[in-house]
Amino acid sequence: MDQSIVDILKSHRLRRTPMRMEVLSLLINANGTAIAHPELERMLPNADRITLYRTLKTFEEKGLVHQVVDTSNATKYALCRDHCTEHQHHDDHAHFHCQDCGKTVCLDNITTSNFQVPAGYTVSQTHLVLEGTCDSCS
Amino acid sequence: MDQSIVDILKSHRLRRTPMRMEVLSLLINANGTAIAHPELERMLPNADRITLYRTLKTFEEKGLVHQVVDTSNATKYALCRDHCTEHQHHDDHAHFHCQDCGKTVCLDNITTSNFQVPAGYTVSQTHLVLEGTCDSCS
DNA sequence: TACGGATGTGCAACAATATTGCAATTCAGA
DNA sequence: TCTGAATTGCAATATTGTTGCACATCCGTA
Repeated sequence: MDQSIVDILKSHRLRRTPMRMEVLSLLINANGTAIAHPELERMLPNADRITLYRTLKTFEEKGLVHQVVDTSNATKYALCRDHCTEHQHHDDHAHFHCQDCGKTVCLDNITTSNFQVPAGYTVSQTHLVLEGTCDSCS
Repeated sequence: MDQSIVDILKSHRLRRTPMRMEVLSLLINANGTAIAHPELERMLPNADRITLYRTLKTFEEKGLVHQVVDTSNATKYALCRDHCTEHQHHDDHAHFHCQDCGKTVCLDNITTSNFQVPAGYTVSQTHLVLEGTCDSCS
């Protein structure tokens, strides 16, 4: 399993460092749940906060993770499933944000279709967030 | 026009204070564009920042405005068009966030339909954000 | 395997954003 | 006009995010 992490980093042309391996491992094990920045800090008590910021930024730029937006005003990150590259993200699945427990999960079966935007507008990315109550809170 | 502002506050059972009138007026004149918190601060140089936080929070709770999420990590607010109440928001229109100029506008003609969520999940609110380039930036 | 340049890390300092408590003020109904 | 309740403004503090720089680490190359 460590091997897969190394492979992921390698395929995205990223240097393997302990920090990156740990963060990536956490995101993989999160299994479709988006993790907020402060949460990652708590999970990695010995890690430097600033380095974590930069690690996540790098991951995002290289198409490894994507930011998930919700109304909790905490930046959340989730692993990209789709074929995201350095140049373009293709995360077109929806996310569900539970208002009770605050968790955000990926809903891979709900994808965003093409929307008819006004003339002159171009869409490069879409975010679809459903808010409500999740199964363990209802 | 001031009258309409008074009416809106009255119908939502909110006391009319100078701060609320000003903020509401700005949001009405924004005409479908979501305004970020720091932007509002700049527009109201004499206003107390903390009061602004509480004003917006109150407005949101009473169904007057809704938060708009995007990747700019600045909380944005827009006037509710639909029939939002104290108890439930019904803003099911999409928002467009321009990556160049940073503006966020409401796309009233794009509405979110009903999505098939996993068993046990209930959806009370949806957020659909399209990101890309707007007409004045392209 | 050792070298060296590019890349990443950790610290310090700082900026921006958000929350809480409390006393003083303002609002709106009686 | 009076009064209780809601709202405001200030202080203090917490949380989140950024930048610069010296030092450490990584990894392709020799």
